[in-house]
Amino acid sequence: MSNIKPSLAKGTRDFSPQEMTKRNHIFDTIKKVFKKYGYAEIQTPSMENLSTLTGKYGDEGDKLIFKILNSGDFLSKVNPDLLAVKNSNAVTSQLSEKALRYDLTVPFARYVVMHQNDIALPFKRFQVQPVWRADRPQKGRYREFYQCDVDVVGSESLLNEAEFVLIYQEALSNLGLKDFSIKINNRKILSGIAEIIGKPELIIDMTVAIDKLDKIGFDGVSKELLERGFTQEDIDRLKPVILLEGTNDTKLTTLKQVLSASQIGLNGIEEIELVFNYVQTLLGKDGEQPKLELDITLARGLNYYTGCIFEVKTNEVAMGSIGGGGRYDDLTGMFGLKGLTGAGISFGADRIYDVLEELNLFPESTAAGTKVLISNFDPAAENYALPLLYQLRASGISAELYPSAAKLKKQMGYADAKNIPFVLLIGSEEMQSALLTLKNMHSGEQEKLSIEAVIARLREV
RNA sequence: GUGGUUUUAGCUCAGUUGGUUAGAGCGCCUGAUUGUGGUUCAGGAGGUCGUGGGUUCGAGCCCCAUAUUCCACCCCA
Repeated sequence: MSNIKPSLAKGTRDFSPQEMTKRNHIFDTIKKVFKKYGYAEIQTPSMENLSTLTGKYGDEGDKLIFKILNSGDFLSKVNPDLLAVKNSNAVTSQLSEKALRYDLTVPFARYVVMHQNDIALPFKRFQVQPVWRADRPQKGRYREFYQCDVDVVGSESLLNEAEFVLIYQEALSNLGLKDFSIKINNRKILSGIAEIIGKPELIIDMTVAIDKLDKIGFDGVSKELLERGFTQEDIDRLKPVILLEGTNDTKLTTLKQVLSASQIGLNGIEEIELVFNYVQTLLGKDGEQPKLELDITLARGLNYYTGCIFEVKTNEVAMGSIGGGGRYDDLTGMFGLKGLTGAGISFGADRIYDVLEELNLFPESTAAGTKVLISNFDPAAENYALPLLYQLRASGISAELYPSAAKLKKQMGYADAKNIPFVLLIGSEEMQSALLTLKNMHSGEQEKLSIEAVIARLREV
């Protein structure tokens, strides 16, 4: 066995016990909200057939899919002519049949199509699993990270969108976040804008450019729009829309005027208004008001959104979006099941972790480890302790016996390092009297108790 | 895919113009204390300086390549 220096694959991380406690706190909090809104959990395999994933995320996305090399003599299946000209793209499909999942939405679409006869529509599912992207790692960006998705298929109602707003609000504030914005936009409004300036075919270029407004400013956006085929005249017409300010109501009023000639644009405005109304009615007067902002520059990369688009950003820490989603008509069309609409949102658990860590928002006592350690003096004491260990555990007390007769100093040190609050000392004296020494590691106090009294005492705390 | 940056003890990091034996803090181990941790004191172990080449009498330091960290762009959670 050669001695290889251990290292992690780029962009991946280990999660130690303390980190897992915190991560599970996030997952549990989010899942609890999902369940409360009537969503049921599913899981799909880590790997999908490559053909299931390719072509769903655009050219950029396809490059970021982790492909799995075929097993066995994989080169024998490859067309030698393609190999000779070193055309990587052309040989990929012959070298790789499987790939790691890139997101949870496309596998879900596949799932819906394959199980269409078993599921009742509308189908509400949530899914919390890792996804993999062959991106360059940087702040808040990993190659393996968890998404927490909720999606509903088969329901056109905008009530779903409104509930997503409430889910974001509830889950994130349960996690301790105080100042975050839920941004909402509608693809139809963007289409309407592109239609008004007479360049509907450039909608993607338009949205990609104006999406960067808060990053590069209006001048930067103008420059990019010019590069992407818009004229100065177009930009002048776009300017009031891009720089739209004020409350949601003012923005909507302005947009209605600007888009009065675009049926699709007005349609999008109407959808946004319906969502706002649903949210207000759902919350009533007592509900915690979400910071819901209509943001016309919100585009999001994925090409398949067709209606409302969501993105969540925290205002307390510099971090990319911690969640996003939207509606996609014809979610399952790519797998041959037409006319099924879907809508969903996602939480970026790893980014949320980084945010909570930076803001120190993880609860203090999330660690629920061993409550009592039984010391181990010698084989006789160990033998005496074993039934007691069973008794403690049978009473629901998390307990462990130090597995060897090491020096007591070492055993106490172990309890200390592991933050175990009590140590039960059992030596010859204790065995004779059947009164055990229970030491409180925090106060340092010790008392002699029967096993029954020990159990009663430990149950109290 | 593009540009920059990082890598030295288990961890966080010093390391002068290229010059003898590479340091500190924390952690770890041993003892003071054979049945008592977290505090204190005394002592100790631990480094192919990311890896592979090169320049030089001599490289942790200079050059090339490569991996890796972090950051920005593209894109995205």
